[in-house]
Amino acid sequence: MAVTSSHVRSKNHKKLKGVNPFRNKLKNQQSDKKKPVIFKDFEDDDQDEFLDNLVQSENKTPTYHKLTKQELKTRADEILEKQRKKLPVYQNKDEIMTYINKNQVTVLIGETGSGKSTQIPQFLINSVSKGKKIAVTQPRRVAAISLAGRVAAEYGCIIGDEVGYSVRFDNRSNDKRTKLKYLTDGMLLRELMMDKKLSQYEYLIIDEAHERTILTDLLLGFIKGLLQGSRKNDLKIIVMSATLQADRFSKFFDDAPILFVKGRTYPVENFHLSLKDSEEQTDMVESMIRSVIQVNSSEPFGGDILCFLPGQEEIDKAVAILQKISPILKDSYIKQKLKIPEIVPLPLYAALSPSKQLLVFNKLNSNKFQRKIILATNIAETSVTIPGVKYVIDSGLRKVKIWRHELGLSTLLTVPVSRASCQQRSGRAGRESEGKCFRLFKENDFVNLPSQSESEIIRCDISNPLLILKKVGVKDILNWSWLESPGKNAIVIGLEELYSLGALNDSGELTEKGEKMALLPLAPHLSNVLLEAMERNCISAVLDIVACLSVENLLLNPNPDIRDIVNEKRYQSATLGRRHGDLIMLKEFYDIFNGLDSVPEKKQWCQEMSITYRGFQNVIKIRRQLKDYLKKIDANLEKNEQFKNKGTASNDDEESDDDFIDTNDKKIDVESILKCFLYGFVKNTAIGMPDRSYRTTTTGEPISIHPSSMMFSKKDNPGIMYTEYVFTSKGFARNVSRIELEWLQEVAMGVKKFK
DNA sequence: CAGTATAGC
Repeated sequence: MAVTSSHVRSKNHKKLKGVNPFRNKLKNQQSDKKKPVIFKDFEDDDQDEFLDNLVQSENKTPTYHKLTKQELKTRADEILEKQRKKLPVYQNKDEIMTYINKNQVTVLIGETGSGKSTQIPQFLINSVSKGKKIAVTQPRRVAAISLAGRVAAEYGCIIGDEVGYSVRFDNRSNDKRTKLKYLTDGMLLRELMMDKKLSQYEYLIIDEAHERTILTDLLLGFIKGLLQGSRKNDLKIIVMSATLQADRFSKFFDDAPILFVKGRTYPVENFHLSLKDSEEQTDMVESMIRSVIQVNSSEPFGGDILCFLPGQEEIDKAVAILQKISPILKDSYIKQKLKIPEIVPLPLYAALSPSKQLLVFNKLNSNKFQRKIILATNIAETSVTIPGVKYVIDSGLRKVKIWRHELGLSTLLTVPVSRASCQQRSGRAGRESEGKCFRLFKENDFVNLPSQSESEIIRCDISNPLLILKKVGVKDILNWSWLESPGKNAIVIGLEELYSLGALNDSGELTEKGEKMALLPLAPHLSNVLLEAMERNCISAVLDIVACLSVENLLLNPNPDIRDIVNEKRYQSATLGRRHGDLIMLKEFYDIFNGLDSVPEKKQWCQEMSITYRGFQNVIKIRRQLKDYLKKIDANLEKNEQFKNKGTASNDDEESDDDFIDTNDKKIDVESILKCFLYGFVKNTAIGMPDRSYRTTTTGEPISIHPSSMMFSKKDNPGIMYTEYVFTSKGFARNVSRIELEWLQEVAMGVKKFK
């Protein structure tokens, strides 16, 4: 029986060699094989849309917009017969539905390929009351969008009709007609801030709950409250999770039943280092390269190799070496008359330019005797699915950023992954046919790994989550229904932080300012900066910079061979930035980008500066959204000095940003801007010492300016302010600006001080 | 004079 209720099967680790206890084989899958996608022009950033469609390609969305109602229906019937009915979840529909109908909360373990995310919501769609909806949450935007597309096709409607989605910047749902809405968990949380009862929903399906993102954890905590209170009788919950976390969810919801549905993937054989291998420490990159060569030469042609390494540095190093030895190997194979494919190494990590990321999806020329070697971070573990992978080599390592509450800094550590991660990684080899996973550690080490990774909530800065709790009206945060509490210490420090930013009053209640901060889609510090800027006549420039800060990897790390040229170009372009620091540099770059007339010019400039064009498009989207929020927050905004003479802007024009330009748009008021930032980052300051080093104002610890900063070579700053403090080989200030000591005094007087 | 996983509003 595919469905097992009320318990999670225990796993026998002794079986691991040669047998994968987590997968079951299913035949006749050839029809589901993905078609190869070939890209002709990899330099075009506009192809990012294609990338979005490719990630999570299991749910690839065809477009049915032009089809008539009848055609939609016909198509849906066809999918039902040919595909849906074969899914394990569909085959166990009645049994699953019995459990869901009987229980307020059901935990469902659905393995990859079981069809849980697409089918379960459809089983429920016809039993939803008039005017009510089903919400299905996802941790990632692309997943929400592609699932909605797939399900709309299966249901036989246009996206945004009965089936829709809602993610940041993109809402395709209809308040009245949409019955089934896929959304990011962050989006549902935002809806929760507006309507504490989530009254429009009758079913909440929390998908990928085992990933334990902060936002999913918060949602589950709020849901528990709802089930015990106002929504006791008219709300049902389905938590979808991987095996290892299912027990936790079941216990959290008063021993809710656990259903287990098998997946449809191929078996993967796991190999570990032999026990006889020497204990001596070898270089990870070196052993990865050895393994790649070995696997490539010993395994039959056909099927690519996916390698997991902890970070960009290791990946770049490995790619460089593999590229160097690839032609040498090829020659030697030919000379020895060995039939071994040539290796084509490809890097994959988030900070890689979008065009280079796309290369991993490119199908190699079938006439050439080659094998792709993809060297990836854990971006390939959940976010990106690469077709054609048959072999996985796992270093067993990853990088984790850990927030130190008491120090207000984050540390970046390379740590062993969890058993859950190992299984997820090896599963990547069995998506299209049976595969093999080679682990660069011993079986004994595997057994001793933690069963799952530390959840986000206990290793991240929780000031924003705490602000959300306050906004939703949680009084006793320490004893709130935490799925996992971040701990008293973290909570107290986080609340102190909110208090010092003026979000909470002396009694710990949310202030008017705190209300506004909770509404802004930013970290509380940055919200505070924006609110301060509203009163200082420099909101436009500060908004530009804050929007830039909200985009990850806007400025790429240029490759070593062009690094000096790019750095010099950046330095030359930021005439104010090289004196005042990185924040002002961002403002200058923003202005330059916007000042260029045509898209080709903008792209050209981005290329030269090693900036992502797409990143800047996001900056502009975010800026527009922040501006809209600010308008909502401050009803008097239109009367504000900066908006006089402009009146109400006509909203039909996409470029209606004009109403937000301050009077001094040509001249950058450096002092005002940096003082605004000080209001959010007073604690992130350091004072210049006579020996030209810096010491933090809070603890007196030595701190160095990170080499990636414009301020790195500038030694005459009386003080510095930074938006990030990280500890790697030593304490580094990242994103650094020069400040005068008088500013520090002035702002510190204006900021409520704790202690 | 160093070198940063991933995701979300």
